[in-house]
Amino acid sequence: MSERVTMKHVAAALGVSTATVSRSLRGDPTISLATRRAVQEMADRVQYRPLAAARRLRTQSSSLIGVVVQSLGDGYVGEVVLGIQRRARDLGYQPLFFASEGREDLEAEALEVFLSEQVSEFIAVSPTARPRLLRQAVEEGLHVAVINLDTEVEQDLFDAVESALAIPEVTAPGSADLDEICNIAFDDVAAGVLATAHLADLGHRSFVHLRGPHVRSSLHRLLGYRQALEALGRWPQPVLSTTDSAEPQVQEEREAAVAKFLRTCSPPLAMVAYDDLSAIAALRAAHGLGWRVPEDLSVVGIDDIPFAAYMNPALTTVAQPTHELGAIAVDALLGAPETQRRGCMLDGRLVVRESTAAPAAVANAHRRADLNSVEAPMGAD
Amino acid sequence: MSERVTMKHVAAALGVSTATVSRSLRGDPTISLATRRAVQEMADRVQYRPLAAARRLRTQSSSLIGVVVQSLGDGYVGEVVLGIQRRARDLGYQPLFFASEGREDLEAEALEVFLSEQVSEFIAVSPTARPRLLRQAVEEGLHVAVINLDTEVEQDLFDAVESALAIPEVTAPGSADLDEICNIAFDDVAAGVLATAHLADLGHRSFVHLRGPHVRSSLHRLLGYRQALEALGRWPQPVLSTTDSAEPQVQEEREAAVAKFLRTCSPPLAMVAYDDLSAIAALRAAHGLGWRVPEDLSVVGIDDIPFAAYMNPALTTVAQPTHELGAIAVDALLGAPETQRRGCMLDGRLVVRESTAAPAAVANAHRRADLNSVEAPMGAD
DNA sequence: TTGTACGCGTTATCAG
DNA sequence: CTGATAACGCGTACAA
Repeated sequence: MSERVTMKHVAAALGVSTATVSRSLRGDPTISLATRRAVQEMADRVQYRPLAAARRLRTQSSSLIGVVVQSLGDGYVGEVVLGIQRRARDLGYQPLFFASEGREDLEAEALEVFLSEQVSEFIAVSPTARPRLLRQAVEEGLHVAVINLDTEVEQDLFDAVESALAIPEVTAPGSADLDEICNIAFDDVAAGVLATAHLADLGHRSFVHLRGPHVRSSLHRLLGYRQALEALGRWPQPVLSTTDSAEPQVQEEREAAVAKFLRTCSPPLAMVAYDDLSAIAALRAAHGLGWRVPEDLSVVGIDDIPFAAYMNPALTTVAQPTHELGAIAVDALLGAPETQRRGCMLDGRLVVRESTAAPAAVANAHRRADLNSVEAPMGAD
Repeated sequence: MSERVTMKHVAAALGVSTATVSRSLRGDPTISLATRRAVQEMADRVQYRPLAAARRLRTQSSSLIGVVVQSLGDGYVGEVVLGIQRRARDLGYQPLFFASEGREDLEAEALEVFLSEQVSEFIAVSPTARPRLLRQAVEEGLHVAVINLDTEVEQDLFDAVESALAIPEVTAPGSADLDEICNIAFDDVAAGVLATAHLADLGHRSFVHLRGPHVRSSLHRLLGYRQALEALGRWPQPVLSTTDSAEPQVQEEREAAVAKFLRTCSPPLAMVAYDDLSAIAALRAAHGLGWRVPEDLSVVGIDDIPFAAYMNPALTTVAQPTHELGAIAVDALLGAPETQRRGCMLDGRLVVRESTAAPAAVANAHRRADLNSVEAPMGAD
C-alpha cells in the first residue's frame, strides 16, 4: 500500500532531476541556495527518507560501527556502550551491537555480520582473551579498537608478583602481535594503587587483596596493590585467590575464600578487591562472620558498577571512566585526526562511600573477644 | 587493496551465471544438486559474503529487527535483550539495538534509523509511557511488539486502590488506542500476589508495601498486594510512597521513606517492594535503623535483577521470565503462525533467598526495647 | 547551476 | 535445469 518515497518522487514533485535532489540533500554548495531549500522543504513535506541500503551499495561504506560485547546486561558494559552510542551519534554513525555471550562461535558470527553490513569500524569491549576475533577483524581490513583488552595470563606471573621477590617484567597488555589495533585502556595498576593508598591513608596497617581471574587486568590490579604497599614499606601482605570457575559459582567461591581468610585473622583489616563484584562477595562474607564493615573490615572495589552505590554499606571503589572509554574508542576510529589513534590509558577516580573507614583501633581488644565467641549469624548454607 | 568478492567472481570461477550462484546459495531446488554443491564449495573457498545492502535494495526487506530500550546497562533489560537476540538469531534475524535513554527525541531518531534500514519488525522494551513512539511506528507500517508496556497512571487510581473501599475498575494495560501492537507482559498483579502470599505463608501478620512510580506496573503490583491481603481478610495494610523523581535521588528517597515508616512501628514486619531496587533501598533503611533482615523485617522484591542474589542478605524476589519475554516477542513478530500474535501474559516465579523468614515472634518484646534505645548506626549523612 | 547516464551487488522474471 | 537481463535507490563523473 504505502509506497516508499524515493528521490525520484521528490525530484518529480519539484521538476528537477534526482541528481539535484541528491546534491541538495547533502548540502552541496554548487547547488543554488534556493533550490537546495526547496528540495529540503519538499523532502520532509513528503517524508522522504534516504534508503540506507541504496546509499551503501553505491558508496561501499556504511556509517555503521560494529560493537562486540560479552553481555549487554552487565552494568559496566552498559555504561561503556552508552558512551559509544552517544559519541557515534554525534559523528553520524550508528552502532551495531552484538552480544557474544563469551562464545567464540558467536564472535565469529558477529564478524560475518559486520562484513556483510559493510562495517569498517569495529570496537570490542573487554574481550576476554580471544585474540582470534581481533586478528581476523584486522585481516579483513576493519579498523579495530579495543576497550580494556584482557588477555589470559599465566599463573606463574601471579605467583611471582605475590611473592616477596622483585617484581618480574610485566609485559604490556595485549602485546606483540596485535599491533594494528588501538587499545583504550583503564589503568588497572594505578587503580590498584589508588585503592590501596586510600586504605593506607585511612591509617590501615593490615591489608589483604582479593584476587581476580587469570587475566591481565587482574594481574595489573594486584601489581598496583603491591606497588602501593612497597612504597609504604609494608610488602608483602596476603593475597587471596579463588579458582577461576564459570560465572554461577564464582561469587560463592569468593565469599567462601574471604570467610576462610577472615577466620584466620583479627580486625581491623583493609581489603582491596579485584572488582566491585568481588568486593560485594567480601561484604557478604564479612557479614556472615559478624565482622562489621567498615569498622572491622574496610573494603574497596574497582570499577564502580551502577550497583556499587546501592550496596549495604555503599561500596567505596575506584570508578572507571566508562563513558569516556567508549567515546574515546569511537574517536580513535572516526574522530578528527587530532584524536589519538594508537590507544591510550585512562585513570580511575576514587569514589569514597561507606565501606571504608579508619581502623577502629581502640575497640580492638574487646571486639576481638566478641568475634571469637559469637557464632556466625548466617553460617554456611 | 582487497577487492570485495561478489557473486560475479564465484560465477566466473565456475563458469556459470550469477543467477545460478544466487539460486544455489539460497538452496533453490530447481538447481541441480551437483551445481549447488559446487557453488557452495567455491563460495566459501573464495570467502564470498553476500552484501546485505544489495540484497536489501533488491528485496526491499532487511531481516533486521529494531529494538528500542531505555538503557542497555540495566540488568533487567540486558536479560530481555539476550532473549531477543537469541531467538532472533534462530530465525535468521539480526537485532538492531537502540538505547533511547528515555528521551523522546532519541526515540524518534530510532524510528528514523529503522525506517532507513528497512526494519519492519519492531520491539520496544519497557517503554515508559510514550505512546507516541508506538503510534508512529504502526503508522509507518511496522509490526510492533511491546514488552511490558508501562503507561502513566493517575494518582487517583492509586489512592483508590490503597483505600479500604472497593477496588475500582482497573483498565487493561495500554488499552484503547494501541491496538495493532502486541503486548508481551509480565503479570504484575500475580507477582504482587505471589510476593505477598509468600510472606503470609511465612506467618506474617503485619505488612507494608513500598510503592513504585505512577505507572501501570506499579499500580498492578499494588493491586496484587491488596488482593492477596483481602483474600486473607487482612486488608487494609499500609502503603508507602515516594515522590516520583528523577533517577539520581530516587533510591535515597525510598530509603528515607522506609526509614521514616519503620520508626513508627515495631517488628516483625513484612514488606513487599515495588521492585528489587526498591527492596534494596529498604534493606539499607532497615540496616540503618538496626532492624535485622529477615529477623525483624522480611523483604521481597520483584523482577529478580541479576544483582538480587548478590545482596546482603540475598534478596527474595519474584523473577520475571526475562529471556522468555524477549523470545516470545520475537516469535510474535516473526515466528511460525502457531506462535501467538495478540500478546500474552507471563507469570513470575518466586525465588526465595535470604531476605524473608518467618516472623521472630518470641523475641519481640525485648528486641523492641533494644530498638528504641540504640541510635541508628549510620544516621543520616 | 543543473541534467544525463551509469553502476554498485543482488534477486526475480522470462526465456531457453 | 540454467542463462540473460532488468530493476531496486542512490551518488557521481561528465556533459551542458
